[in-house]
Amino acid sequence: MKIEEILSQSIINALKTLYTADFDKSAVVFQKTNPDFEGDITLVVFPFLKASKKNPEQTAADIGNYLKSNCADVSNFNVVKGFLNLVIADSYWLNSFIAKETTSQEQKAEIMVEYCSPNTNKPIHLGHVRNILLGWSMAQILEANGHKVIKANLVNDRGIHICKSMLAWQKWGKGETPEKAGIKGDHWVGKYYVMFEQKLLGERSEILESEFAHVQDLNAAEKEEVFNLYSIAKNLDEKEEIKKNAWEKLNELARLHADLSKGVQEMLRKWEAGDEATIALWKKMNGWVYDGFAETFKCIGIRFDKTYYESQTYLLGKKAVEEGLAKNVFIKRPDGSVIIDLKQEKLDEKVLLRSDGTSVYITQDIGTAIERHKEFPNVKGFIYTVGNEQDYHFKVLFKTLKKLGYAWADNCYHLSYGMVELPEGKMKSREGTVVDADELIKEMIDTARETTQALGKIENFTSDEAENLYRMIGLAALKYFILKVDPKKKMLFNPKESIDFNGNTGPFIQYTYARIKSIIRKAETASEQNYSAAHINLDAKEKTLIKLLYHYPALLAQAAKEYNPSVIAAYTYDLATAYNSFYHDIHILKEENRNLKNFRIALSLKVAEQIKQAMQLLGIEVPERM
RNA sequence: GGUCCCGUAGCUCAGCUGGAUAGAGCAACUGCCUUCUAAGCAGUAGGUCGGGGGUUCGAAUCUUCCCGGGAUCACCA
Repeated sequence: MKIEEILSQSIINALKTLYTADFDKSAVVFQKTNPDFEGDITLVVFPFLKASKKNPEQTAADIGNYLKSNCADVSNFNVVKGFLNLVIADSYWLNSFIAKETTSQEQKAEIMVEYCSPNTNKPIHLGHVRNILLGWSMAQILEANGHKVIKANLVNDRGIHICKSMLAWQKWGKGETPEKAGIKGDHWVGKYYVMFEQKLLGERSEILESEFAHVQDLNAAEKEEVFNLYSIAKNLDEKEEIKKNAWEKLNELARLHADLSKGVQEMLRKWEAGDEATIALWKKMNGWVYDGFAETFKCIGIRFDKTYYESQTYLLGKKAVEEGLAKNVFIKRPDGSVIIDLKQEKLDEKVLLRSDGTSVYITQDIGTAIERHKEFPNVKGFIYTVGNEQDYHFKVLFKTLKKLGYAWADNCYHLSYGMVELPEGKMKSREGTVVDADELIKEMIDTARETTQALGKIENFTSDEAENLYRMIGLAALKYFILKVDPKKKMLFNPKESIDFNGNTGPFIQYTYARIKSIIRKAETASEQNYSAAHINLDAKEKTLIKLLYHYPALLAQAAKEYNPSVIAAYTYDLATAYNSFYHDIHILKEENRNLKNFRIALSLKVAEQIKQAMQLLGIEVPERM
């Protein structure tokens, strides 16, 4: 039984016996004992003063004395102000360490975790990396808590963005392929996307400079507007702000009337009409991108059970909107558009269907959620790993689903995470400040290689083993760095300084694991597995480790409940730190008492297993040697 | 302007269902490798927890206002 349960029952009895007062279990709350004092768990007695009618010190002493004589697991206590610090008997901790984990976990609800969700016009970047790591880790954490998890990816494979790459390749690609160019497919398609934007920028400048002289398709009203805007924009007496505004409008007009813009719109129209050549080109380009993505995913060490494509889902949801109309959940406006009114919920009105009957983004999301639920009837919850700039969108989505009568809407969760910022500010693709995932990972691995070689600890590794180690370490550094931060907070990533291999880092934890495994290898004989707990007096550092192991299930549950992998990261760091301190101060293999030696080996092994398991929840591998 | 999130050491972050003197890592400074891997351990220094009020025996934590930063408020995705 958990020590908290044992104690709270005893304390309720104590309060009854001592003060004839009845307290509910919920009134008895424990906290960690301040490390400056002796004790394993602490009771705050302030809530009981009214019942005891004594001062805090006396009340705490009363309860402490009662527990010491009536509760076998309490071996001692001390009182500091209103805090009753309880010392729990070594026998309890040893038993908790030896006892087999109760793996009789009931099967919990099935959950779908959607994460990654890339566009097919550019490679994976640092922002996606945070998303991917969070989504993957949450899936692992939920599985460890007894849920069945379906990992899903929703690829945005259609729309104006991919048409830009397609058009650019058609115009300037000269039949080049990723193979011929020797470039990874996703980077290669991204190259054409950037090319398109640059050419468009050039065309816009040309139009602006020539004052729309070569633009053929302006009607009379537009011509007049352009003329008027130029007279404002070039009027020296006009206010700066108004001039700026005029330039912006001209810019927008120039963009709309650029041949490239019209070309890309035409291509999108053809795609939607199912034009064969366009579809073939689209498939070819996306195929290259998927090859590139697959390589990146494999390198990061993640995968999906199910991949959805927006080209197959973007028309979904219209039926649900009609159903909503029939149920009077939605409102049809005179112009034909359909909205939902969420003013009661402190949200606003939201358009669900345009006046021309076409769908908007949220229509699709409503449709896919319902489709997925039909496809996986056992799935009771959906987790959407999406950046916090879409907080509002998901509030509206979940409310809408709820209003449509879907009970599972309550189990939908937006795993919202903050942006990854660079020292110079936000990443902007237009300014070329985006940190590319493939490059970043390569740099991490290179740094791991340099550091490891400088330390010179792997002389007997084969080159394959060494490369695998560099990969493990580099990825651990990156993954841990990102996952140790609370998801909802924005985080700063400094490519030059952020990645360290010392202190609170992935490699530090890996190192702790490797050191333990080194000891285990040296101790590897059958006789060194057995010990008798009866004759062991725990050292403080041993007790710290056992207590940390004891607390793991609670933290695992907390990480799932809060959708927060950083809880696991912090725990793993605490465990590694505690082990290193133990390792430094206490002999293991050199201990002459056989019983004690074997116990310490067993304890070390258990810590190693725990580290490995916790790191696995973060998607981080641990090496046997490093 | 409305809504939401954030503001803790020089830097990056913990701590937030109220609880003891606010913790780590990095950077700086000190020690510790003839001893189980020094990617380690131990220590020094560094804080008006953005600011003011309120609730409370007790506030970094709850509440309110103010200041500062960000996101969002499309018949875009």
